[in-house]
Formats: sequence, structure tokens, C-alpha cells
Amino acid sequence: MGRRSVHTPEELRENIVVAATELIATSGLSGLSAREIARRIGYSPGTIYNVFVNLDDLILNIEGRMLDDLDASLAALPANSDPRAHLLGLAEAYLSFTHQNPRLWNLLFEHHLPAGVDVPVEYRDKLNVLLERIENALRPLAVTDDDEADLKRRARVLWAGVHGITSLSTADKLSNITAESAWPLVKDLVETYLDGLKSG
Amino acid sequence: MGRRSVHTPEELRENIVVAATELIATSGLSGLSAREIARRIGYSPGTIYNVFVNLDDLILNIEGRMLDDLDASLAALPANSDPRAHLLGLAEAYLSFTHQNPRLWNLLFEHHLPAGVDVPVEYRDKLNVLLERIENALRPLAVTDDDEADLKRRARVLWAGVHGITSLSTADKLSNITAESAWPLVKDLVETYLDGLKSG
DNA sequence: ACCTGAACACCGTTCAAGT
DNA sequence: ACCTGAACACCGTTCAAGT
Repeated sequence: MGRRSVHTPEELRENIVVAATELIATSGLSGLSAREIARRIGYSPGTIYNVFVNLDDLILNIEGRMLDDLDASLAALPANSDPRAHLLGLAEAYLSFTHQNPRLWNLLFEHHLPAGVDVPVEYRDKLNVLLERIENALRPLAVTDDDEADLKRRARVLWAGVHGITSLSTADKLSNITAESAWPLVKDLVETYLDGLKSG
Repeated sequence: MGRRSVHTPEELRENIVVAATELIATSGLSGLSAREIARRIGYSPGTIYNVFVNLDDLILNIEGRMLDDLDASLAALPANSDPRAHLLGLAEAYLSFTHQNPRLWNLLFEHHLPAGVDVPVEYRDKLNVLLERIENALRPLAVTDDDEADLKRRARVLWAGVHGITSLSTADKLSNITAESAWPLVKDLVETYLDGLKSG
């Protein structure tokens, strides 16, 4: 026991994250356990607590990486001069990202910090960077008497609405209410909402 | 030990459900445990498994009751001849119901059956009864070339969209992205979506 | 310095045995 | 018939002790 140093601290940290990510990807949050991670990486359970303060800390780390990956996905999207097509493109890329690994994506919404503990600022920042992409895409569609607050609200409404459909789908609950897949629903929501902005 | 019969089977069942509901209402799904229920009702853990097949079965029972309560809430709404006002009234009543007990409401979306097991038919039926209310409210708004499939899709899109906002709010995650409360967002979504139906 | 593993306080679920 | 409680196979987290 003690002082093995077969892995650098960075390797150890990475191994823990990878093992945890695999467990969640396969079996969801309930499939995650510190002891199982330890077994998989060949260390004792205690070691995980030398690297992360607890499972919540580890989970927040994984969530942060996912938000970064999503942002990279959206950033890679080709420019589009038509605002409506641009927004639909964002929605499609978002949907596709979330379905790449549904259980992992669900983590963001299934995981709750203990009462009183709130999410780190960097995490909130990442969310707002994502929402700014939608604000920017929405800006060309604004009518004259709109202010910045309207724009922000609409970006949040649109995202949250799409999130509603998406999360039902990634959680396998959409099939309880319809045989349709998520995309036609998301498309209908985005298109109809944008139509409503024009006419409202 | 054995054969106490201080409670009828119905009482016992009800006591288990009440204790479980309290635990979830206070601490969410993670606060629920068969052993804690047993402690609270003064029986041994094994007894719970004489009444319910397992915790999932008990949870499904609680979820079913909630859907019935929600339906009763919506049924109690006064009639409204204006379709837009009617839909907004439904959305408001829905939002208010979900916020009466946020953690309990969240149960519906946080709880997952093991892979391969799907939700009982009665449960799906309850969901569809709820969605029919929205379909009916949406019907007067249909344009001439709409068919029943359009109506069904729109009811699901509208509900899922509202659900997106609502669930972020009941899960205490809305505050990560905005200082606004759920209602103005839900109102914006419903109004803009309905505007979009007219103009689309 | 790094890591272990026993310890503590929990879980869900089953089922032989008791009344 | 109804209920118990020990048993089995798990958890998260801590921390004294070992190298």
C-alpha cells in the first residue's frame, strides 16, 4: 500500500473521469459509484477522495466538459445568413449532440446538488455562453420596440422549450406520448415560435 | 413477530404511500428509502415488499396519483370561450400545480425504470388524457388544411415546451440562466407559439 | 507524499422462521 | 396469514496507518 505513483496525478484524474463517464453513459447516474470507479481504475475507493472532494465534485467536472463539447459543436457550425435557417441549424446540432450520448446528457438535469449548495460560477458562465449563441441568432429577428431583455427572455424560452422536447427524448419518455421522434417536434416548436415573433 | 394486524391491508398500503410521499416531498427521490419508510410507519423493511413489489412499483403508484390530481386540477378550471385565454389558463394551472410540490413533481422525470421495463399502460393513458385537454383547447385554433395529426403534434410540442421551462424551475435550475420566474417565460412561449399558428 | 483498507453509517431485497 | 429480522450484496466517505 501507499505511494505507487504508477500514474501521474493528471493521469489518475483523467482515469477517474473516463471511468465515471463510461459508467454514466452505460447506466445513467444510478450506475455511478465511487467503489466501482475504483475497481475499474485499479485503485482503492479512498483514492478518489484524494482527487475529487466527493462524487458531486466529480460529476460537476464531467458536466463542465460536456458543456464545453457542446459549445465546440455549435461553434463548428457553418455560418448562415438566413436567421431562421441559422436557428434551425443550431437546434438540429443541439438535438444531435444530446442524442450522441443520451444518458450522459441527462446527467445535467438528473443530478442535483445538496440543498443550499449552488453550482460553481464557471458552470453558470458556460450556460450563458451557450445562450448568447441563441441571442445572437435571434437578434436579426427583433422588431423595432424590442429591447435586450426581450431578446434574453426569448433565447431562454426557445432553449427551454427545445430542452423540454429533447430531455423527454433522451430520458426515453417521449415514446410515452407520441410515436414521432424529437426532431419534427423541435422543428415545429422553433418554426412556430419564430413565426409568432414576426406576427406578435 | 408476525401477524399484528393492527392495520388493515388498505391502511398499511396508505401509510406506506404517505410516508414515501413525504420523504420525496422533503428530500426528493434520493431521500426515499424502503428502510426509512419502514421506520416511519413502525414496520420492518420486509413488510413493504409484501405490499409493493419494489420501490419502483411504489413510485409508479405515487406518480399515478399525481397525474390524477393534476387532471382533477385542470378539470376544475372554469370554462372559457376564448381559446387563447383557455390555453393560457391551462398553462397557468399546470404551472401552479407543479409548483405546489416541486420535488414531488420532479419525480415524474427523475425516476427511471430499469432498462427494458416500460411504464404501465394505465400510466400512459393518464398522460394521454392530459394531452387531450390541450388538443381540445387547441382545436378551435386550427386552420383549414390541418388534420388531426397536426393537432396532436402541436399539443405535444406545446406541452413539452412548457414542461421544459417548468421542469427547470421545479428542479431549481432556472435560476442558473435567468432572474425571471417561470410564469413570464411560459406565457411568452404559449402566446408566441399561438401567434405563430395563426401566421404560419 | 501517496495510497490503502478497515470502519461507520447507510442502502434494496429476499426469505426462513416465528406467531 | 402476516410480519420479522438476519442475511447478502451493495453504497459514500473518512482517516489512521503503512510504504
